[in-house]
Amino acid sequence: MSNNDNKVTILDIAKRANVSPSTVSRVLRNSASVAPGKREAVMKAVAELGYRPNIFAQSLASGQSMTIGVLTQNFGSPFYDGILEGILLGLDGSEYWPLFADGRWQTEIELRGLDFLLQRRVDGIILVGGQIPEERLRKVAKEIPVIAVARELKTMPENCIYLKNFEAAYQATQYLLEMGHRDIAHITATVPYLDSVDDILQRLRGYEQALRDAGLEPDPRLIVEGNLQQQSGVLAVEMLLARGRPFSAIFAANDQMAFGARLALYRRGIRVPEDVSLVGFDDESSAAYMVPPLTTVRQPSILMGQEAAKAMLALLNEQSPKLPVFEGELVIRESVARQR
Amino acid sequence: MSNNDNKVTILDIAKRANVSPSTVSRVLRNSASVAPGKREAVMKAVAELGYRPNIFAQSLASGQSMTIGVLTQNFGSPFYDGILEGILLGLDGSEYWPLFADGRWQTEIELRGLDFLLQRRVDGIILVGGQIPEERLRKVAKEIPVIAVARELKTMPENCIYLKNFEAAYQATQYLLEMGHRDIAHITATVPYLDSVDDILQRLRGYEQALRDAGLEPDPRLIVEGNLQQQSGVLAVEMLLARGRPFSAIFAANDQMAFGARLALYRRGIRVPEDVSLVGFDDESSAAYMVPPLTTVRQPSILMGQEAAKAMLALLNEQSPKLPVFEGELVIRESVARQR
DNA sequence: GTATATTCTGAAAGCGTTTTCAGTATAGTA
DNA sequence: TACTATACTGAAAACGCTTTCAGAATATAC
Repeated sequence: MSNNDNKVTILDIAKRANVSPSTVSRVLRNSASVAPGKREAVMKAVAELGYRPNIFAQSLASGQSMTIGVLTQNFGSPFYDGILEGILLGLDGSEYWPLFADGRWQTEIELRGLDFLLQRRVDGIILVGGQIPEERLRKVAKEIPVIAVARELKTMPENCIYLKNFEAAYQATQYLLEMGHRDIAHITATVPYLDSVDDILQRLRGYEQALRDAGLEPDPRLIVEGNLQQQSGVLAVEMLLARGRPFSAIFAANDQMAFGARLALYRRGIRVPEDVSLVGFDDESSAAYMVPPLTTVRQPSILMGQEAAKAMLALLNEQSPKLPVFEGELVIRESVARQR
Repeated sequence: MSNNDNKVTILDIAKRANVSPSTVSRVLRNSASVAPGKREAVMKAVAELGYRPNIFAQSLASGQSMTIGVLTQNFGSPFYDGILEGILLGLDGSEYWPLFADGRWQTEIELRGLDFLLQRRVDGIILVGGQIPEERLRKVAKEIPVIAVARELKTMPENCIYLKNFEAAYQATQYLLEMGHRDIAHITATVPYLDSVDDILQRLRGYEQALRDAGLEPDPRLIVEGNLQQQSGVLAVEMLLARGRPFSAIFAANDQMAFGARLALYRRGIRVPEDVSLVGFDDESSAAYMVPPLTTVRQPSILMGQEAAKAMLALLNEQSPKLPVFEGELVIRESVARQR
């Protein structure tokens, strides 16, 4: 059945089926009609010989790699991994396969990854987060389709799948306000080698706006900066406490920092939510298992990945898909209490 | 500098450098000595024209894809993602690149993934967990190097990188024993479509043996089964509580289930570690941020991935690497208390 | 019945490399 | 000086497919 020393080529099939190689190729790719009899003969020969097309020859001849490049930022970070999972899911069943590269939030490494993908002649690129200059991306987009997930490209908005970060953060803050909180701290972030990732910045803006709309002026002493990792969440709380400015709630720009904050609070004997309420962002899978379960903004990462894959497939198919914009959904669990 | 419509071929370089295509290839691959002058001329032309070799042509002609297949089980699960990250790291700097496939713990999907990788003519395969029959794997191994991480292959042990699960679980249980616990529950797991993953089974065995060596007979009422996900950890605790058999400690076969268990305990008002002690397995990155921080067995996932990649590279280089066997390291944090 | 489409088909020309083969210089040896 | 290694080099043959081209066979229209 399956012949492992795959030396079976299209020529063998042709010979066996008594047709020309061209005909074999035609039935295999379905690129032109072939007489039913010959078609069958080819199929039979293919099955009998356990033929597998050589993908390099195919790619070389056709100019397509049947591969789409995915440039991510952090293997192992829950939110991004969710997107990757979604991409994998969305590509499943198509002829395309993803090729991953990890940029580790370092522009230089990212650029290298991009080059690598290009060199491997991917047919399209899906960007997951990241900070490659848009100018560079536009160049790439001239050659092959580009889709960005979880990143908003100013100059090519129609190719982006993202969440309305501003609105979602606004909503989260508003919820805290409604629960009677007035002194709400915010843990934002800067990532190394860049001032600030845009979506994180949008969350900060949303937070500030909600405050203002409630007649409160954002207090710089209540805003502290992490790096999206858990540890920075604990540091952030330490910092906040050290500043001495009282607060009754914390809104963290992502769940991981919220977890860190939660631990720091625990260490200080500050109860959540009785003493301090906590809200995160992402709703990564462990948020529901924090103690107490974390109230957070859900980003549908898997879905976003799937949509990105679907859009890419459409683009590759010469269609122009309409990309969805996602709204964050506030998932209310148990980490927020009413402030008396 | 970089010419994006990459129509520059080796012929263009040849023409420009006034040499034959063969010579260009020789300097590019360093496969034979070339007169210094010509070598330079070639390099210059390459730089000027922004030449990038066409990888398909290369692969077709050389028979190598410079790609190594990685068959994983669960994108998005912390431990496995750590391994992937390690593989990526370990391959960095080499000419090889990973091609990922996700088996989702379903043999059928796994097999398809394997076929896919083979069809893409990967030069080697790294298995991450999984349950593909060894017989099939041996066939593959006859053609190309195969390395398994986090899985112990009975018939080809010299190709495996794994942790001594039995010993590690024994050690964890022993620690609980030393802390005065006598009634120690264990959350084990079965994964769908298979009786039991071997390493999880080894952990169960280690737990049982430690008990026996301490003169305690394992009590089936204290052993409960999950599926490695968090939710199953909460169910496990519910089950345990429902059975009415008292216990003062829980050893979970992985961290995720430990997190679930921790939440269930919280819900019931049972304190950790004052009322019940908790030990996990894996030391995934969030373990240190559980409340209280989780005592657990560390599996050096990133390192394991790196070692796998290094071993693969060695194999590809005709060497026969000696694979390390990892010992689990008990990381003592704050989820275990002495039992009076 | 002829004229015109339409459907099939094989030959052959790529696709862009690597690698073998057969030299031609050049250096080293006696 | 003649002779043999050695260092370089280019022509040309793969590698295994896709696709164009043009012709043959068949169907459709008048």
